Amino acid sequence: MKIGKGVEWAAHACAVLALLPPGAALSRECLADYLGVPPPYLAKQLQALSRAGLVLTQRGAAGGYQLARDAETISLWDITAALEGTAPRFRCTEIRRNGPCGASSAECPAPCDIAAAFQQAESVYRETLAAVPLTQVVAGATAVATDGRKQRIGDWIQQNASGLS
Amino acid sequence: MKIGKGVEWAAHACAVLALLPPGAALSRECLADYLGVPPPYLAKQLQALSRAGLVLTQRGAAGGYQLARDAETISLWDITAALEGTAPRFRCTEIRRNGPCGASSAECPAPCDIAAAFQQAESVYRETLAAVPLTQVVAGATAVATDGRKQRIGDWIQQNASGLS
DNA sequence: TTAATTGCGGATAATATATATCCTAATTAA
DNA sequence: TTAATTAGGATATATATTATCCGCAATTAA
Repeated sequence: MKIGKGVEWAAHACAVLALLPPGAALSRECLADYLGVPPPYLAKQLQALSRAGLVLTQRGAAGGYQLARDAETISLWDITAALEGTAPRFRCTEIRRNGPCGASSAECPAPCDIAAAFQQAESVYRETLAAVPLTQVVAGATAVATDGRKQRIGDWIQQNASGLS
Repeated sequence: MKIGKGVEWAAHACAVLALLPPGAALSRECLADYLGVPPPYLAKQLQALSRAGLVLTQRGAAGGYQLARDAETISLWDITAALEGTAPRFRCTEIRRNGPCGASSAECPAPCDIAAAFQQAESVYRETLAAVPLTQVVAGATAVATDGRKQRIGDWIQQNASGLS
């Protein structure tokens, strides 16, 4: 019933990657350090993002992760779907077919109203998250950051990112 | 990440209770039989509905369950909340405060955009379910039932419900 | 070529949650 | 009282989540 915390981690990780200059990359060690989370488990989330095509990976020395496409085109739903999958969270087991007064196949041409309502609810949930691009997350975080912290973040990126020109 | 199947069971159980004449009740054995689910586990869901004030229980001989209020005023969200609770499914652990570039308290007067987006998504999810009263579920199920099945359901209720006049 | 770095995938384990059942106590109609 | 019936706790099992480690493949620099 709960959402894995990997979703939160991955969202913040993507927000950091969105700060990188084009072509630059961050290793998982650096990302884990920046976010303050255990590296091995974060690696799992990053692999999922990679499989979903949201980030590009570069192996070997000076390798790391970078966004696969423009931050404007990556939504929180993309990240959630990559980590949690797209299977419906409500599972209809067709209870109406059970028991002494169960419905026949002919009486069940469409999902019952209960299943339909949950499908609809999940649909609006999905659309709400899909309407939030990474750029919005980055802009919101930047808006509340002090000038000093912005400076520190820029310095940290200069020091830890690879592929900088 | 998934929703317990108890929600589906409870929703269908409430839909059955909504068919009862005023004052009539059904035992959990009868309900479990009607729905085709294991009685002991269904009992847990019914207890949760009772604690939430959605159903009334009558112990002792000829006891059972009945809706606590008009079916028009019980929504699928009421039932979901009774079974799964109202705690947010997305848990914000304030990752922005972590690491070498973590935000200070002063920079975090409000939830970050990630947490806010998930809160908003859960809100629209909740509202979608809250907009579906039991009466709509019952009407939808009745609409697809054949006349013969409606007859069988009425007969079954006559035979199994207690407190009939 | 060799060595160092780094992500990938599989295996593993600890913990938490969901699923399912049973038993005893409390309650109530007959 | 007696039989029926729910409440609540204890318990067992299955599944999911959280977390870590290790060997392999890929890449780069010396």
